Amino acid sequence: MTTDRTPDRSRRSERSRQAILAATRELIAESGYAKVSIEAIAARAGVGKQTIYRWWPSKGAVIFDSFLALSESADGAGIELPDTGDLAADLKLVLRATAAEFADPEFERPIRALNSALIHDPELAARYRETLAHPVDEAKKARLRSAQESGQLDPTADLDLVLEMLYAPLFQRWLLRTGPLTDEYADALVENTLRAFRP
Amino acid sequence: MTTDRTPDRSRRSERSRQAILAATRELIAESGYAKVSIEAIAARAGVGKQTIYRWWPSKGAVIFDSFLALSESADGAGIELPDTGDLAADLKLVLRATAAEFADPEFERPIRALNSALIHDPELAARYRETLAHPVDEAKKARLRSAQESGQLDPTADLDLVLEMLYAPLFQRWLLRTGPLTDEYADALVENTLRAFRP
Amino acid sequence: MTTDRTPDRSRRSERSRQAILAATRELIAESGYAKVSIEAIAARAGVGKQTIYRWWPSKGAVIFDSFLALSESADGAGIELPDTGDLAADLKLVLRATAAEFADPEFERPIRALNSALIHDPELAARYRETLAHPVDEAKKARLRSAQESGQLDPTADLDLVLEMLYAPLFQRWLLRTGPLTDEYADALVENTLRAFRP
Amino acid sequence: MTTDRTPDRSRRSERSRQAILAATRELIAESGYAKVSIEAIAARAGVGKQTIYRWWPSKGAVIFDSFLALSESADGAGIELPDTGDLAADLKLVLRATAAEFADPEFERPIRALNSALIHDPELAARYRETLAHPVDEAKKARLRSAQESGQLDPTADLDLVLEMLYAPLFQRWLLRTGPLTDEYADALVENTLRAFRP
DNA sequence: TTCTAAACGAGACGGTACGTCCTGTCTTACC
DNA sequence: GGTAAGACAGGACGTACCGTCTCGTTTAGAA
Repeated sequence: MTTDRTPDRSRRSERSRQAILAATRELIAESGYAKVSIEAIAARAGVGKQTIYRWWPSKGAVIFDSFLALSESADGAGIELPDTGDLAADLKLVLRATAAEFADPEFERPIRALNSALIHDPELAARYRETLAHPVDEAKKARLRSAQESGQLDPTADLDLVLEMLYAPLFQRWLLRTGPLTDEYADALVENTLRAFRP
Repeated sequence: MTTDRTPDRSRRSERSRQAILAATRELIAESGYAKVSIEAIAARAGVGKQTIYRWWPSKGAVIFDSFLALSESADGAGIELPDTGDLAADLKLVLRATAAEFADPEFERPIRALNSALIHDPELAARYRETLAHPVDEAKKARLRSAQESGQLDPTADLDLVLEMLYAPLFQRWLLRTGPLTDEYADALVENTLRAFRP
Repeated sequence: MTTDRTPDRSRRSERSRQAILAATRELIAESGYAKVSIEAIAARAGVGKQTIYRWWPSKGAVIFDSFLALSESADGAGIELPDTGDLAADLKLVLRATAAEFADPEFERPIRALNSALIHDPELAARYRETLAHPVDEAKKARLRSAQESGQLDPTADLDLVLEMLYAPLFQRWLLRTGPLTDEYADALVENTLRAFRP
Repeated sequence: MTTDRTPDRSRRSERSRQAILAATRELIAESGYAKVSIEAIAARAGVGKQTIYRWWPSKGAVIFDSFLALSESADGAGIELPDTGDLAADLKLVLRATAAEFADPEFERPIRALNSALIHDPELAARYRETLAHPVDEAKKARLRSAQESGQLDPTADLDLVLEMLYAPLFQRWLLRTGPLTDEYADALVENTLRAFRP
């Protein structure tokens, strides 16, 4: 019945695409995930609703892409963690920064919106892992490997597990608001995790 | 006209309350958080919508209470973790059980629904911490304290942090589907966390 | 099922009855027929809803009674039309007064509310005829009979018809707003009706 | 957000419009004005509620239009009263027909519904006067003018007043159910009105 | 350069659900 | 047993969005 035509990507209006992603970001910043509607995005972007439905399968996908677009500009393989030779110090720096970002009320709504989209949509979660999480995790793991080589970290350690023990407590605290995200907390996570994976 | 009236709790119909919570649980089991509507709950429970709006401020609150009601029956101060004397073994048992529960597709939808409600509503999150999480966490901390006394755990360790390093990675893996929740994974979490907090 | 019990009139609270009728009159004056609800009447009167449902079969009946209560005070058989001996002059006086009353914006809403109730409820219409209309009509017919005796009106005239030809055009103009209710209009109605029923 | 938007008439679905008006007519015939709900109209017409709210300002307006649609088909400037040369006979014919129509229980509910809408809504009443009443009244006045020319009616008579004295008593009797609408009654109205306006 | 097919903005459509209001019944506690 | 209060099941209200479906109007690639 529905001709199931796949839209011609070459004809896609970049102008509209950018307007939609920008409008989505603005709306999320103003009102959070739940109150963002396709209708509102279309109106704000000065775009027909069909243009959204044509290119995105769900509201979550639009939201996800509105984040992707942000990091695209900043991307490249250029993510790299500091490597002063002191693993603990370097990780504390990074974890403190992450904690600070989570605690920043301006990032609160967008990050919560992104996570909302991920929780309910396995497909988006997969894209998130591959596109956003993986590059960052690889950068982190590169730093950890460097630490393994310099004898600061157990060379047999499962680096994914190391990352999870470092970051998941932070993430959980933020998501469920079970405690403050202080520098001390970040430091404690680094210290205890490294103690677990001492050579 | 008579705005802001606080309903008279003594007149509340226990029959309707139970019907609403049961209907909510059923609907979540069938279709997940997003598709559960107040309308559907009221219809399934054979209840007027106003009866829901009278006693709950939001859909999330109904969902939360539908979980509370479940654990109320099973509760009492009776939560207690196994204590064989071997902390690692005991924790592995518990974490494996937790992992299995998360992996069980039947629990998937309800737990995801609960977490959805918590993420967006700080007030519910607070109630969750106090009413559902706290008693369980206390039981876990009791086991950890026992381990501190028997010299299996650093007596100066921050027990909240210990719990977070044990459980948060599991929680994050489940939420973002970043990896399988196997027995081996549970064991690895226990082993590495205990290594971090050795006396 | 419903015991269909007829309430014991002797126990009826006159205080509540008056409060209900007064509240009804006030609400009609403020917002017109459509927006008056049993709920609002009960709240304004400081009365339980059941007290209204116990004593009145419908909203229309309450409205009707709220008018009855007004005319009860002014009643008695004391209604009498002026009789100066000049039928035309006397009728013009009365019709001009009626027209003025209809044109008075303060009476607009109550009278419209009353007529609304009557149009939809034959039983109320019957009570209206007997209780409110009949006494007034009798007074008018008494004046007409006096005119028949004095040779100013056809002694065989159907007095109900005379009254209808006098008043119905006024009523219809008011109800459908088909024209202004002026003194000249009242006079014209009297003159033409009397011409039709000359001896 | 985009409040007060005026819908684009050119895009209006004639199909839906007809379905709505038909459903309205059916529901009125079944249950009368008071019990007709927008919800029921939409359901019966197989139409979204918004489609009704988009094009009509009130339930009364829908009801009114459902009548308009009926007479649109039958109209044209083609309304004309019989003119046999005998005014009294012609008017009796017409008034008897009107009385019969009012008395017909099948017309009872629709006409009452229409009048209900008119009584409460001055704007609808204005549309009624212009669109439904005026053409018919003009036809009646044409017949009266013909009678004036042939010397059967006072050439100075106010024809609007003549019509009111002819029809308003009938209308009032029907509305308030104050008496039977017989042929004799129709004849009496004609005879007495004509007596009032003899040349 | 013209043609043509797709994307576009706009927005009407059939629907679902919202949260509020009111109906008429029922229950509780007071008088 | 009448009453004030108000919870209850039910259902309509008018609004917000959903996702689909035309409309004309650009617009960009092929002819």
